[in-house]
Amino acid sequence: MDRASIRSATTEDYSHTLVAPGTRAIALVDCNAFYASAERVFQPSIANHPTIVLSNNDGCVIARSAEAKALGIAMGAPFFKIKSLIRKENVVVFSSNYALYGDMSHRVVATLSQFAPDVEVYSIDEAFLDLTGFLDRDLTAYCREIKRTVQQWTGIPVGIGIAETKTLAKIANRLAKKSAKTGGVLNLVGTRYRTAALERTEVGDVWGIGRRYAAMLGLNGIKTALALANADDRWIRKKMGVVGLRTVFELRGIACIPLELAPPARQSCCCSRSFGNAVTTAGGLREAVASHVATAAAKIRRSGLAAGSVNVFISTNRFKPEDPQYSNAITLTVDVATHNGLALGRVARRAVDMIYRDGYAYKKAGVILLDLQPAAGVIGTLFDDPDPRGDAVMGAIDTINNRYGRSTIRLAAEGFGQPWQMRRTKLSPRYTTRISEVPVVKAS
DNA sequence: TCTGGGGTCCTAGGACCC
DNA sequence: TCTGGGGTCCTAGGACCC
Repeated sequence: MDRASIRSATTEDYSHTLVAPGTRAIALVDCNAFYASAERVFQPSIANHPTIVLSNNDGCVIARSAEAKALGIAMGAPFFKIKSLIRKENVVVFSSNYALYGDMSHRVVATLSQFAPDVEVYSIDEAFLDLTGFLDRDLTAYCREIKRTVQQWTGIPVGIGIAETKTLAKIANRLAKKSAKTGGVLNLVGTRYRTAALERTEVGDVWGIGRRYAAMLGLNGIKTALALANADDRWIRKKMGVVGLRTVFELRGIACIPLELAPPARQSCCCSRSFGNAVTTAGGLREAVASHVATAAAKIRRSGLAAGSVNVFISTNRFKPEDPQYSNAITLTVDVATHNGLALGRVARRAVDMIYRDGYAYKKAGVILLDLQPAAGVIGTLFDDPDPRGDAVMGAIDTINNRYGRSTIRLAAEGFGQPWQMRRTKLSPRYTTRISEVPVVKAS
């Protein structure tokens, strides 16, 4: 698509005159550099300053403001490798603060819900809107209004792409952000610009096409989204399965991926961390795993779920190939599905002891709770001895931690020094989620 | 010194059954 | 020695997403 046609596609929108009956309109709203934007909402003085947010453990870059991108800071860049650039360019750095981002995300979704009856919250910074009911309007103008309102109400800048399918809406969204001419909103519904949009989209940038498929397709001469849309169905089916074929249909404007208005019940719940300092003892590993299983158990309690099995995994530092390497994992089943942190902790500890080997420097451990099921429907075994006190204890722990912050109260098994805890040296304050200070309790 | 975390779905192959 | 056909369930691994 040349620049002139993008301009005319967005500034003079005749699209609604071309729309065929039965057409759907899906908008993808995507927050720009979401984590960095969320931090800047509360520090207006850095509004135009290069800003980045780091992953857990302050490991690598996971969000970059436009100014930071312009400096050449790559997504996923290890922090220690760009430290000198950061200093030189005076880049503002934050440790990730998911409590803040989750809260800001809710505000954005609440705003979007004012504009469309059906909203799918796709991720923390993206939502699909069903705008089919608004096809008689100028969708571009409508989405500009959405964009303006989100910015005004939440302080978060967004880009919006509109098309007949989710996969096309993703492409429209990407082009909307890439081309300043669009002003952040691009509508492909019923327009003749779809072909041009597909042509200027690399196949690896299509939603559902990852690195491996992009390489395989490239070797077979399919380098653009347009080429993929025109590929042979049977060949795609053979090479990429039904998922790949769905993507191809979506590129042709045939919707195969419905909006999911109610989030599907989650099937697993994972908590894992790299250690701030390597762990070399079984005791240290047990503590870390106890802490992770407590976190994961609290999460499933919040969702009213119980776990039927527990997977524990441990590994050494794969970035130090000169060190002896070892990683292992094991899944143990629980007699009776539970969300009790003590019961799950016992199983997890058994798992750790089964896979732990002496003589390694461990860098990471994690827990995955599996076979999740509604806690209300759990059926005990014949020899089951349910202990109602366990539930009461867990309930009390949740109440305290919800009010005063996570890990205000925790199990002794999680340890006290916790030398393995992750680094978060650049954490921003709890702008939106602080309820009150933890009171000092005096012994009497 | 320092390289994230949390998910989903599909497929192939093996075990087992009739 | 010859040696069917169909089905289910489970798991590991591979692919993808943000």
